[in-house]
Amino acid sequence: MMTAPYHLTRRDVAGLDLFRGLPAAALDEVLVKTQCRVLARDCRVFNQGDGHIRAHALLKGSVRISQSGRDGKQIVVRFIAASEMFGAMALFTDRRYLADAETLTEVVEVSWSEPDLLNLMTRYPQVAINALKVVGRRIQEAQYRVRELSTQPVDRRVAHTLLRLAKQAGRRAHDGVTIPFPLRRKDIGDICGTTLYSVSRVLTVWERQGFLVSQDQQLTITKLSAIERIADDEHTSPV
Amino acid sequence: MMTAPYHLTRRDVAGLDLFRGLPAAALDEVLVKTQCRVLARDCRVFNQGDGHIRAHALLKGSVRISQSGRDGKQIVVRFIAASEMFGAMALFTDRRYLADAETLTEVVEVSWSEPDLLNLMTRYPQVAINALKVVGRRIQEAQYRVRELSTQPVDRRVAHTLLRLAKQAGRRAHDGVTIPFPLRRKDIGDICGTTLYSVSRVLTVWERQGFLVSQDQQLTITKLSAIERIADDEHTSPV
DNA sequence: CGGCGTGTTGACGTCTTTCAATACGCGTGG
DNA sequence: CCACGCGTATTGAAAGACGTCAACACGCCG
Repeated sequence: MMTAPYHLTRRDVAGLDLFRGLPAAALDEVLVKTQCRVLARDCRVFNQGDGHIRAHALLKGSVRISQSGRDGKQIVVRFIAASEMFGAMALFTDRRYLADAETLTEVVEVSWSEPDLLNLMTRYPQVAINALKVVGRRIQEAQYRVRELSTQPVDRRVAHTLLRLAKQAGRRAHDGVTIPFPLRRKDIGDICGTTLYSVSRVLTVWERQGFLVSQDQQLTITKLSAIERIADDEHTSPV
Repeated sequence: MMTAPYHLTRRDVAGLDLFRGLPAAALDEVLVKTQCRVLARDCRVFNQGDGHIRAHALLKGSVRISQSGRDGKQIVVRFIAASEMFGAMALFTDRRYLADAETLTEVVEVSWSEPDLLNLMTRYPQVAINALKVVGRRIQEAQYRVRELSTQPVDRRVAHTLLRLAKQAGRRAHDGVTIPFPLRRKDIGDICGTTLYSVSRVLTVWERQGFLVSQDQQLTITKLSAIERIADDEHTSPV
């Protein structure tokens, strides 16, 4: 909601996937077109259906992307960590792509308008190719989720979800890998297509078995191998 | 399996989304790099894990893209109709993207190697931007499927599936819209994450109600509005 | 202190899958 | 020409996974 007490440097944009491999001159050009904002926790970055179509990236903090239907049912499309892109899908599809983006922490966020971005892509095709790589990775993930939802029971889906989050943004802690997002049971459920109740039950079991620790919406996986085993299902329980 | 008794013209590639908006000279260049094949029904276009990484497009016929895990469970990623791209995801992700492509009819298929495509994208950024649009649309569809699988019961998923197929490739017939792919119950189930049994039950009901006709793996929707109503759920049944 | 958001847990209901039996069309080979 | 097998579709009965609902616990903040 406020504008930036944050000084952008060339390094900030150079670190983003979208601008990988660009000459310094191009980066400076990018910098000029960059809008930067600092947002508090629990802010909307953009809303379903506001005309606000820009490509975003996160320099600091985390964001939750979600969609919800009129029936109230909601899914989480993705959690965004620092240095990731988001909100760009609407650019490349008909602008009917709808999603909400909400900050989970304090956030430093940069963005570019559609014309500026197209302009950059035209003059530096590498930007477009980079974008293809990003989008390609996302589509791959979406496809994995589709397969999971189609074929796997709840506990395996939850396991996969935790592993993905850990891989995406996990941090080594003394006792395992910590997922740095503030995660509610409902978030996890909305990611992997189940209810907060089922998630709670599953996590309680795993916590009792010492596979993970859950505290203050912070999840730490203490026995990665166990979770992986469940995800990959060597899982015919040993009765 | 055989090479082409098919003469490619500039119009063939000009009609593809990927090359929209290119100058004639560029199209000729594309043409030179194009490999063209004619394949019989029930052929593999490419397989999970063969190094065969090319971007494909269909000039004639239809193809089923599927993925299967070791547990035998399979999902259908997508049906491809004439003039659509496919198999390009592997290019833009790590090449670990695995999928099978199998012809459902006789097929005329064209393809390009990764280096050729990158080269074209670099010199004609419009190609990369077009690719982004295609991939963007796909990701949007994948996301819709995720939401459906997460929140909707089987009958609504089947309804959505039929509507999508109809929209993608449907043809007006005297008695409604025909879906031109040879569709088995199992295919439909693999698309929308259910079993062939559930699909069968749902379709039987709808056929009895006169919403559609199913014959020889050809589906014709005779009452689109009814299917749409189910998909959108005004569906609290009128007891 | 009382409300609010979150998490846990049990009981219950139901939607789907699973399994099995049966039917039908089609091509091949006897 | 008919029989047989194979792939596909239908249908019923039974089991099971998961969602729903309700009650309750906990920490936090005004």
